[in-house]
This record gives sequence, C-alpha cells and structure tokens, in this order.
Amino acid sequence: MRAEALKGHLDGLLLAALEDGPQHGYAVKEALRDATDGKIDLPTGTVYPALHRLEQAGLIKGSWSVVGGRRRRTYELTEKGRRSLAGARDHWQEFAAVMSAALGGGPWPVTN
Amino acid sequence: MRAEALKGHLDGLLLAALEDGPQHGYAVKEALRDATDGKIDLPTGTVYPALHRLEQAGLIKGSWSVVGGRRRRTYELTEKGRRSLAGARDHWQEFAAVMSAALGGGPWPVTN
DNA sequence: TCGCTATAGGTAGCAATCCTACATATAGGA
DNA sequence: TCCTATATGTAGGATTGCTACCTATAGCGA
Repeated sequence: MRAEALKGHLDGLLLAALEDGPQHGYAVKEALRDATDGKIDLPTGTVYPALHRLEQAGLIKGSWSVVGGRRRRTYELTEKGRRSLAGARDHWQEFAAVMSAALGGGPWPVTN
Repeated sequence: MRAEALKGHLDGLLLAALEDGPQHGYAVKEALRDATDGKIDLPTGTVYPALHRLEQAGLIKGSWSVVGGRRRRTYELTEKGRRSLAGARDHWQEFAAVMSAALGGGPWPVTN
C-alpha cells in the first residue's frame, strides 16, 4: 500500500475503529491492521500524533488509566466525532465514485 | 470535494486524462473537470507543477507548439507512463477495497 | 479604445500530512 | 539477562497540493 495514498483519509479510519466502543491507541492500530489483512499497518509515529490531532479537534476524548502496570490512554468518540465519521463516509463515497469515473477502466471492476 | 483527499492520487488522474491521446495542460485540467461533473476542478498551480513532475519522472513527454498565437506544451504518455497508469489503477482498486473495508458502513453502498 | 474574460503557461512559498527514527517504560518468556 | 510485545510519545524530513501571484494572446462588448 503506497504511503501517500492514505493522506487525508486516515482520520476517518481512526474514527471508524473507535465506533464500536472506546479503544486505546495501540488497539486502534491493531484493529486497523486486522480489518485490512495487514494492508494498513500504521507506524506508531502516525497513529499517536493523529489521535492527538483528533482529540485537539474535539472528535475524540481521551482518558488515562493503568492496566497491567502499563499506562493507557483510552479514546472514545464524541458526538462531534460521530458526525464527522458519518461525513467522512459520505465524502469517501463521493471521492471513490469521482476517482473511478476519472481514472477510467470501468466504474467498479472490483477484480479482487 | 475535500482538498487533501486527492493527495497521492493526482498522478493517476493526469495520466488517465492523457490516455486517449496527447493533450496540453489546460486541456487536461478541463477534461478532468468535465469527466467529474466539475467536482475535480484543479487550480493551474496544481496542474502544471504536477505535469512537470510526471515529465521529470519520464511518465509523459512534452513538446512545444504554437496554436492560435498561443504557445502550448503538449504532453503524451510514454511507455513507462502507460505502465504507471495501469499500476495506478490496480493500486486504486486495492486502496478503495481496503478503505471501504476499514471505514465500514457496508462494502460498496454506492448511494449516489 | 478600454476593460474583461477565456485561454495558456508558469513560479514561490505555505500548510497539511504521514513517515522515519528515536526515546521511554513495563511485562513476560527464553 | 536479553529479547519481544505492549504502550506511548516526539523531532524532523519528505511529499504534495493549494494559494497567490505573474506573463501573454485572442476576442468580445461597451
């Protein structure tokens, strides 16, 4: 998976990973990796700053805890985050449709 | 259309616009706009540097001409460019599938 | 003639984003 | 004791698309 491909689409993925309940950063990273057959395996230097950004923007809310002697920061979606996730899904649909139209080679070949 | 969404996907679009024959930069910009219902309306400050990048990379080849008193730089795909376009389509397919899987909300709702 | 728009090309510098590389710390197995 | 997995974090770099600006011609309307 080319690195630049993800640019601008990461926030939605992180929000989606938090949709089914609060998670800490490392778990989000693993959830995304497992959901995509390992194709999206984000480095921690991507995940943590991105989560900080989302928290800064008020889309998620974090809280510290200690589990098994390790400190954890658990994040959960805010109402704003839920709306943002819905928007991200809409935007993705539109973007994917437009890209497929402009890139050509059939609208939705889905050869995999 | 969110601006950052395009990042990393522009090159493929430009190559696709040149697939059916040589075009000059301004025509590429218009072709992309028309093919997407105006949803991808690139500023010239995006198109020209991107074409320069593609030429630098050997994916397209440009040549000057004068039409109607205006100088034009006409670009055409190289063999390398054709291969790159095919690769871009494959990558897009994979990326779209992975994104849809991770973003959730159904695999291909295509509500538009 | 003057001004505006469309066509056609271009650059400089900014902002955003993701990555690499590194640092810290605990738990547990070899 | 060392290594790996878990868990979080930062600094700095590279890439990329955009904003804002510049130059120039053709053609139309006032």
